[in-house]
Amino acid sequence: MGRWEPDAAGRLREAAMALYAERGFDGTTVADIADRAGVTARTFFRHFTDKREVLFAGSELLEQSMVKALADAPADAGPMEAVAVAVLASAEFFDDIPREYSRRRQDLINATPELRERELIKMAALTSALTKGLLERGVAADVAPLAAETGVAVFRVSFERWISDPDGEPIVDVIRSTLKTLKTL
Amino acid sequence: MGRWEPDAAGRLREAAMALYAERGFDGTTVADIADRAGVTARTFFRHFTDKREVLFAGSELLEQSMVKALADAPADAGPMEAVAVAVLASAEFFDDIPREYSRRRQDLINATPELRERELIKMAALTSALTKGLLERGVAADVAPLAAETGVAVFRVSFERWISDPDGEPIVDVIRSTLKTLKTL
DNA sequence: CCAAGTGATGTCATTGACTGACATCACAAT
DNA sequence: ATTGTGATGTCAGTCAATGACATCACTTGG
Repeated sequence: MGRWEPDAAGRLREAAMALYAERGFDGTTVADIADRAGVTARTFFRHFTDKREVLFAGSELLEQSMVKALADAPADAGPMEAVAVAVLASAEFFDDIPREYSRRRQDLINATPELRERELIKMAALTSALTKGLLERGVAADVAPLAAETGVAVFRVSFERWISDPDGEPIVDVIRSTLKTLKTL
Repeated sequence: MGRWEPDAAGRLREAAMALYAERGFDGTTVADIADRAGVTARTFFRHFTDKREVLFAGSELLEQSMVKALADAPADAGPMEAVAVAVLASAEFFDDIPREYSRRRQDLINATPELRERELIKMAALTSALTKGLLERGVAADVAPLAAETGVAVFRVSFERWISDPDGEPIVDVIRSTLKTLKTL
């Protein structure tokens, strides 16, 4: 066995979720989180840039997988088709994550302005990443931002619906359904 | 003359803008701002909840005026017509503010992630306020959020265009133009 | 098998945002 | 003249965040 228990970052994430849920975001100190994870506060900041980011770790991967799917979409697919591919690709990201965990995490975010700020900027980053990806596919400059914006909207709505019903369809199907609804508008 | 110079909040705002522009947001301490405004740091926090908010003071008024205009719009106006009225009402807000000031402020926000976060949540608040206003006008629950979202998009695009050209049209006209473009989509 | 890394962590000190409690004092109201 | 009241100052304290340096299990070249 190594000198330290492995996966300090994972332990910090779990500790943070638990404590934020118990005492609220403001009622929790970084030292509290670090203690529960069996490390020092200094180590917390080696794994996460700040107290908020611990709840958003992995969001880069989500973005990357969507951007990759966008790039890999058939060359003859239209902008919204390509975006649909990207959003659908996000689904596999949640395969490893219990829906209940996602729900509790989202409840926390919705209840905490500081965390909502962080989430909004993540979504903005996702939007501009998708926009960039669309432009690289040759999509017109006035269409790309709109399509990206729409894609992120589909993602958010689907995610919200997915976590709202513990026994509902898997997220892929929710996304498919949302995309279908979109077409009828 | 009173015991203190009047309008401490105003002086703090100006000092903050100047220092953020000179040294950047991170390179400026609240004590710096307070010093330049001739007060103590404690007083800064009596006027603004945090170091970011000093650049967003007045945003409540902007939101209020838009919500009010929305409520006062003709009863027979459709959702998007009412939203258009609200967005146009935002224009008078900028009559008192030099365009150049708005531009420098926006440059600062765009260059500072922490300030971008704050701006995003302000926009989100505006969107939900407009949504609420639309619902109170009897707009259908599935239409209201979309119309509100669109209205805020029009506002943002117009504002961006307005500050990008120092000698361009007044903001009312930019908004009108943006709304016209929107109809052609 | 040993010596020189290397990486993840701990320790310590410091800055700066933010808050609560309490004091002060020009001015207004009575 | 007395008594608020409101805006500010003062002071002490908590906590997020960062830099500098130490430690030590484990790896790697010789």
